[in-house]
Amino acid sequence: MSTGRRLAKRSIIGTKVCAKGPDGLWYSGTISDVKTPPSYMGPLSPPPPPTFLAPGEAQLNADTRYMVRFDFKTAVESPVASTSSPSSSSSSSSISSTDPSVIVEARRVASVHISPAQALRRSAMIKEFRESDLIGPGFRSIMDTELQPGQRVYFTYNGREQSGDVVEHDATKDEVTVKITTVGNEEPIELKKRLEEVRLLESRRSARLADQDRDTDFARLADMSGERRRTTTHSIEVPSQLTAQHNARKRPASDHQDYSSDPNKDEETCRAAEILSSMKLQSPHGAMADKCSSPGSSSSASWSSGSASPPLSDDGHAHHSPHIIMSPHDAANARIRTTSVSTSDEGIVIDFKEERKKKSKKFRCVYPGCHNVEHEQNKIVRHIRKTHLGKKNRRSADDDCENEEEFYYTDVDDDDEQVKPSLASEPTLSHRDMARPPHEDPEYQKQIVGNFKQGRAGSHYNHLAQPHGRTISGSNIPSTHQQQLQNNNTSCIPTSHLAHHNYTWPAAAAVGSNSSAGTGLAAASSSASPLGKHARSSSTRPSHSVAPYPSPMYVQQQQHHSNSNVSNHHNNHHTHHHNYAGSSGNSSSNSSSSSPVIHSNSSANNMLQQLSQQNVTVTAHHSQQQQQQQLQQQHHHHQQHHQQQQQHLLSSVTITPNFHPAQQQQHQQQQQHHQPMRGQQQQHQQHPQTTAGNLVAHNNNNNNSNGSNPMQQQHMAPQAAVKQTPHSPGKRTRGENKKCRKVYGMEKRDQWCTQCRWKKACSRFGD
DNA sequence: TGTGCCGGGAT
DNA sequence: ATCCCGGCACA
Repeated sequence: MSTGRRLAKRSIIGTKVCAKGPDGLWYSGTISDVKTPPSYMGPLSPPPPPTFLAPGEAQLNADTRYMVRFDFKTAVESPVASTSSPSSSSSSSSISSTDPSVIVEARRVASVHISPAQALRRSAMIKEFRESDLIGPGFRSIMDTELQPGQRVYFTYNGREQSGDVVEHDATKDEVTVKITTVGNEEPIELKKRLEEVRLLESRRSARLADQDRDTDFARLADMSGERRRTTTHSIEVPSQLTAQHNARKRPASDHQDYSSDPNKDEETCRAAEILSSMKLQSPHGAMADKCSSPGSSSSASWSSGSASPPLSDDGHAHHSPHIIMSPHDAANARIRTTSVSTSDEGIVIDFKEERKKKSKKFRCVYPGCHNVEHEQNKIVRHIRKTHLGKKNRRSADDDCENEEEFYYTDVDDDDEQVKPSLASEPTLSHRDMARPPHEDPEYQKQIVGNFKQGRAGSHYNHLAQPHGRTISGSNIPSTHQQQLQNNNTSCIPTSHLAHHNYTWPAAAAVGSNSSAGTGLAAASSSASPLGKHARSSSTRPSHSVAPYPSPMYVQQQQHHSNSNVSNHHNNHHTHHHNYAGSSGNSSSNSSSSSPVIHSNSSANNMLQQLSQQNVTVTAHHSQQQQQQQLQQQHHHHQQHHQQQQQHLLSSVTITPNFHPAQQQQHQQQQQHHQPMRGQQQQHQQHPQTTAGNLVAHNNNNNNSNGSNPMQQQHMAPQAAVKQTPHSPGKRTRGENKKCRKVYGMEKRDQWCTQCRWKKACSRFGD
């Protein structure tokens, strides 16, 4: 799934994909419809043509909108069903009444308190996305994203599919720390998985694995899930069941897309709530919906029909209100309760997430020009009403239904605000840093390494190495931002923070950071920091990109040359790269892949430096844009997608030394097209130029396919050339790039990318 | 000879 | 779809 190579596309409708919710997390859904560009608009039916991405069709693709129906609401769980459950409801309801958080949980488990109307609303959640906003076959791959804490992911653990909650995603190494709960353990376990090993969608399990599972305890437990699930759903009191349920992750191969049978439904429902609420924020329609969505109102039912924006109503409550309503204490209790009730990972996910949110959530006013940040929703609402809307409270701020107001503020996890920004400012997080900018994306780097290996790298290296990333000077980053970046990179190296980060969990770190820098950052963030949604876009994945990532060699050089004070960090960081790059001897350090989260070190400074030297600039860039995006999101729902894409592009583009805004757009477009296409390179090999162009676009780091930067082009060219061998057109020529085998060696075969393991084209170190 | 990975088979 | 591997092309 995560392999860089994309498979050919067929009719996309019905395709299971992941789309990002406003909270920055990805949620599974199914493409229910495809809308071609405005001009074509109309055929909601099944018009897959646009679906096919051909290089030339880029535009089409870019404009194509995909209606994604999120899974979490499935008909199965429809109101009726959920509501009807009598038995469990009692228990859960009691809890929920007191505790907002619990409510969520309860709902998830047994959608008890939900009024029919609410349920109905939830039953269908369809939103429009751009191709680039989707992850799934034919779209982006997980490798292109940076997962945020709280993101639910799936992976194979002990031979079976396991769901977990992302604790941290180290983009540098493409390593994801996942928190899971296993049957036997009350306490969640944290695992490190490589990005390519995790999935956003539950995957169909191979028969083989399935068999294996059978041998496992989990398997047995899981087996019960199917039938019991329903029961479980309603009975919160029975932990064991729940446990089984969530462990039940492993599912029969066939049901993978079957919502009704999806064991995760509950969880998804829960998430849905989140999404719904957030969606509301994003879409104007949401507001409308909102109005009619007072809890329990039946009017809302109508939206289930498929309007793009679901009302959040109760869901919204569930998510938002907790923050506001719940006292910390309550929250804690609730959490505990919930958790105890369900040991399932899902529970964890939710709890974890909620916890995180509660602790670190902020509400930022996105009203143009206003960056006010409040820690409480009601405050922000008030602020908006008074300051921007100039109206008097119709409802109490506490009311979760703040119609319009909601559009003017956005809730931001501190993680988002701080962590990301912290990238620059607090590289300290060391490798665990989740906020890593796209550029830092290992994949990127890998690619770069591959492409730049030898010689050219050197030149690039120089650019990159330049402190301050002047590289990007041309970019549209506002000077202020740039400055900020610089500052961050160079000066912001709060050692103290380092201390935290090094040893703390992301969540913890986030929290801690909140207190420490969070607020400030948040405020500042408005200007530059909040990567907001992050760079998931980061770059294109491995396969094609030729990002200017310094090769291991260079990295080393960097280390030696450029960092005087920061060396430690630097080293660490680089080391990681090395790992990926496979060149350095330190690779061992990268043990990271398997090692426990704690890496100490020193490294904040190094990190900073590194960032600054390498792509920091980019980062800044990114963040800014992202931020903008965020702001705009609220108001321009549709544009959002676009922007996002652009941002992605931008982010990557930024790296280019001679980057010109104008070019940027071009590239962006290209990228849009290409991204989806990734993996199709081979097909295009026949057209060298095209290929090159594509590559460039992808790599976009170097964007100017045209020339602005000959050097870059040259760099790119080799790649393209490599690919197409006169002799074996169909077959890719062996690239010089490092492959998993080389990098990790046979001993560490388990660290290879799946493709390599299967003797397929390496997805990690794309050619 | 080692490597990358295509093509295809088994599950 | 996932996983595996024979075997080819290439270095």
